[in-house]
Amino acid sequence: MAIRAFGALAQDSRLEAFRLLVRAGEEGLPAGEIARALFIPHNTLSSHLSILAQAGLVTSRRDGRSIIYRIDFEGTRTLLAFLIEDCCQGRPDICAPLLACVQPVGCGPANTSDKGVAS
Amino acid sequence: MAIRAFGALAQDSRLEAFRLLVRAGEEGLPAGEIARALFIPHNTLSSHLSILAQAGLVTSRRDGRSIIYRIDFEGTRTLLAFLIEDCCQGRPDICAPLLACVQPVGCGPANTSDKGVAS
DNA sequence: CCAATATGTCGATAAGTCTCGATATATGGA
DNA sequence: TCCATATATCGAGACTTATCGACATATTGG
Repeated sequence: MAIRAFGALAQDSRLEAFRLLVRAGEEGLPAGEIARALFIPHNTLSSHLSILAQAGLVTSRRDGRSIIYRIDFEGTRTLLAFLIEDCCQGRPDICAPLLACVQPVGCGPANTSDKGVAS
Repeated sequence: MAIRAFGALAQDSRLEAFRLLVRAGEEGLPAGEIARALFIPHNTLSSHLSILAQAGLVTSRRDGRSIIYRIDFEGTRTLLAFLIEDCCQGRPDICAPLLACVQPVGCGPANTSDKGVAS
């Protein structure tokens, strides 16, 4: 559900963990490494990660003693699609500028000229 | 800030109000009408709307006795851009399918064939 | 099997959010 | 000015979330 996903991202540590995992890509990262990177006690992070997982934004698999967390691109894409469909509902003209801004560069750090955007 | 926006959308009544305002478009809707549509007491809705406003997702203007709320497309687009840039960071291949899914139809309810997606 | 490592679960406290009645403010009309 | 309408703000109770210590579970190597 979208609400759960929004709620999962509406918290500093979780948003940071999510971004870290996005950058980590397909390989993912072990929980401990994320905890160290974000200076969060392992048990606190553990509950944050399970919230992200329940929201369908990350997945986990065990690898030896570690548990590797990885972005769930499918779920993330679902959330984006929900936002985009909601946002564009019936009015392509409005959403177009956004897509135009992202598309040309091929989804990368994009056209940084007109961005005061991310922070 | 993105966290505030995610938090604003992470609540049932607020997400519904937001979607309603998206559909209402440029004209917007008076607070009272939203309250009636969602069966929410006006004071409860009022605080929800101010949370959406603080998150930069809606704006308000007075019109006679009513206060008209309207989607802040700029802010909404900013949120989307944040998600897309985070999601695609360095890997266009991954985000492309999403955009492909939305673009062809021109941002509408899209290509419903391959979606078991939103829920 | 035991110890070490890596995570997860439980439980309590602190902090924050949701909801709604009561009250306050702003506008328009008589 | 007085009343009705439309919203906003305040404040309290109920509920939810965040954090972290203590303990539990799973894996590897000796």
